[in-house]
Formats: sequence, structure tokens, C-alpha cells
Amino acid sequence: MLNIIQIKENPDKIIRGLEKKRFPDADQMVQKVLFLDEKRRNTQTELDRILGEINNLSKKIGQLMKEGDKQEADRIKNVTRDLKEDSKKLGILQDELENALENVLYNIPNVPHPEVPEGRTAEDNRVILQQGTIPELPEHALPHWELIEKYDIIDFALGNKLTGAGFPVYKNKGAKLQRALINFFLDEAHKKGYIEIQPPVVINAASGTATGQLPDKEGQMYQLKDEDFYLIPTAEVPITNIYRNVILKEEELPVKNVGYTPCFRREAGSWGAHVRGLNRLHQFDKVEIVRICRPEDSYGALKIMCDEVISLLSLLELPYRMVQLCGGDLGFTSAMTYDMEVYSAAQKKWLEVSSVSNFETFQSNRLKLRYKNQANKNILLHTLNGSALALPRIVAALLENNQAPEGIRIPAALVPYTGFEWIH
RNA sequence: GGAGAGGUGGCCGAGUGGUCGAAGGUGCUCGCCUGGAAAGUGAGUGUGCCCCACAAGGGUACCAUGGGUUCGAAUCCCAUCCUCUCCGCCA
Repeated sequence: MLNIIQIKENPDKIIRGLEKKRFPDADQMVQKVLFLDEKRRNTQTELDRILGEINNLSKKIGQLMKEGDKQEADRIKNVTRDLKEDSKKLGILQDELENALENVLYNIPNVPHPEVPEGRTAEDNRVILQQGTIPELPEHALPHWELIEKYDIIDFALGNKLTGAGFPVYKNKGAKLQRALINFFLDEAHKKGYIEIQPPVVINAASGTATGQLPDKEGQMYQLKDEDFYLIPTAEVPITNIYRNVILKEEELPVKNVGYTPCFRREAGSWGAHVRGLNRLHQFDKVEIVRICRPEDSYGALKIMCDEVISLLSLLELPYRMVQLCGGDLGFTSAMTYDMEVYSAAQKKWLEVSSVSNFETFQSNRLKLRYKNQANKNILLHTLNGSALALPRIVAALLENNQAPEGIRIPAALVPYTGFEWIH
């Protein structure tokens, strides 16, 4: 969530930012925050004063009791009783104001960085660069959902039997390809200095709230029936939450973590004919990179992370492009996002395989993730993350782009991991 | 799952109703000592919020979490979570 201080210091800037993000009623929401905050502070000042008075009188009672002046002690007790009434009322008001304020803040998205382009939808995103050659496929080229049947490597029908739609079963070389990709991605991240984390795939509500999935995307997560737990939609949630309520030393920065996890998404409302095959699943595998760094370093880190993702795509010999999201298409928690898309030649479509974002202090404010600077002051850190990479669409593009009469060619970088050069 | 013990500051550990944000130790930071280091020695060392100039200073809250009792709670009561030991079960 946004920091109240940011809002107070420059409300107009926040409002302009929210408007860029196409957030409705930006002005009204900010005014509400400012109003609630002032009321809250006034209430606390008064409450603290009363509590201080009670504390002083209580000490006095203790002294009087020791001296044996029970009468005077009883007289003062009556005074504190009235004060306590007042403090209770104010305490309740204080809680209400705090909750109301928090509630408003939780529902305000992050503000885009000034360099984020204007725009309403994905149509307005900006293509930053495009690399690799788009393969010329022969007439009879198949989309990946037919290829997986032809080579018997992924089974959707079987997934339907075991669970339901969107939970495919990987088999044979399909299963091994998954494992190869995961290891390849993890090893590449390791080479770049990332520490590997294997987190739980089930998280509690506190974790979901801290990274911003709750309350914003509650309906998108699978929730466990008997406990207040959720299946993770991305490794970002458990990995970033490692640093919840943590004050790092400056020399521990930047933090660079990588983790492989399955990801679970309900994708409520987004199902349809356009998401055939591997394009959208309820469960999929993803390797995620997370960085935590000082505010002044975060945009440099964003650039580096994009380069790291790009290097994976070129090693996989996939044609890709990098897209900068416009204000209106930016996610709830993000200040700036680049999407990496690969070209899936049989579908003739660009598929998003990675989303690299800088959240600035939006997450760290909820996480209470800070570092102690030279002046011994606690400073909110910036958090960033990106997929490196999400598997299913990579698989889709690999299958489609690399199809040949002999079968499906595995890119050279991956062969040491698969142990085979062809799927046939 | 059953029985018992327990959750205190970066760490260890005292504290069972009053002046306790919390003894002592350790770690860390700065200084003295030293040719240098060790040892020794002096000082400092939690977080949020509020007042205030995001200074100095002051106030308030925080001893797992949430409630309660009391003029006053780390200390008493209740609930929840977690840890440890034993038993049961088990990949």
C-alpha cells in the first residue's frame, strides 16, 4: 500500500499518478485518506495525553499505598476511573479510524513511475524491442495442443479426470522437458548470483496481504477449506514474505532470491476459447526472481532483471519482444512493468511469458521491510520481481516454433538438461 | 491426535501485580589501552505511532497473538497460534 507520508507530502502527484492508472475517484480517495489521517492523529494526541495522566496517577497510588495513605489513594482511584472511561471511548474511535484508513489505503493501487506511458489498455503498451526471427512454418504446421497429442507429452483429458480443466498431466518427454526447463532456469539464475529458495506453496492471509494479493485479488486464489490458507498464485508471495517485518543491514543488499514453485490461479472470469491448450492454466510451473534493493538502485535493478530474462529467451532461441505496460494496463501493486512475450508461430500470437516489475515501496510498506542506513535511520526498501520464466507458454512456443518433419527440435542450451535433442 | 512444559530485546537469560522498555551476560558500534592483536576498560545500542522542524526533546504503545481482571499487568484469567518432551500415527 501507499505510504501515508507520500500521500501527505504530495497529494497532487499521487492523484495524477492514480489517474494515469485509470483509477476511478482518485481525488476523492486521496481526500478521504487525508481527512481520516488528520482525525486519527488528533484522536491519538488526545488519547496519549489521557493515558499519560492515568499512568502518572497510577504511580502516585502505588506510592500512597506504600505510605499507607489509603484514603488519598481511593480518592485518586475515582479520578482515574473517569479518565479510563474517556480513554476507552477514544481508544475505540482510534481503532475505527485506523481501520477505516487502512481499508481505504489497501484499496488504492500503486502510483506509476513518471516514465510509464499513458494509455488505457494493453493496446496502448509500448513495444520496446523485438529480437529473433519468426520461423516460417510449413502449411501443415500444428498448434501446440495438437502437437502434445501427436507426441503424447501432455494430457489434458487425464488432468480433467484427476482434477478438472486447466490441470494438465505432463508425460514422457513432456514431463522431462518440464524438469529440464526448471533446472535450466534455476541454474541460470544461480550463475547470476541469485540464492535459491524453496518456499511453501500454501500461505496464510498475512502473507497474501503483505504482497498485495489480498484484498485486491482474493477471488483469484484458491483458498483452503478448513484453514485460513491459500495456494500461492506465484512464488513472489512466499519469497517476498520472508522479509516481512525485517530490517536488513545495508551490506545485505541487494537481496537476490530465485525460487521454483507450482502456481495456482483460479482465473475466474477469464476462461474462454482464446485460452486453449497451455495458454492459460489453473496450475503451472514458474521460476521467479526477486530482488530487494535500496530505492536509488531499484530502476537499475529493473533493467538488469529484464536483461536476465531476455538472456533466457535468446538461449532458448525464441523470438521475443519486450513491452512496457502503459498506466492503464499496469498491475495493482506495480510502479513499472515490462512484459516479455514470445512468438508462438502456429497460433500466430505473442504470449506473455514474463512480467518484470518494480513495486517501489508499495509492498515493503505493508511488509514493513526496511534497511538501516548510514544515519541509522530505517528506510523502506524497494521490491522487484519477475518470472524467469513461466513454463507453459514457453513450452507452447518451443513446440510450435521448433516443429519439423522429424519431430520437435530441442534448443541446444536445453539439451544437457533434457538428455535428448528431439521429441518424436 | 493425547499428556506435560514453555514462548521476554540480535542471541542467551532474569523477572509472578507498582517507579520494568525490562537485571545480568553475549553480540554489535564508537573511544581508550597496544608496535599490532587478544585481554582489559569507558560510552552507546529495539520498533511503530503522536506532539515537534522527518533536529533536540517529550508522550504513548509493544515482553507470541487477541481479549479480560485491576487505579496499575511481562507478571493474574480466557481464547488462539507456535515450540519442545513423552505417547500415538505416519511419507
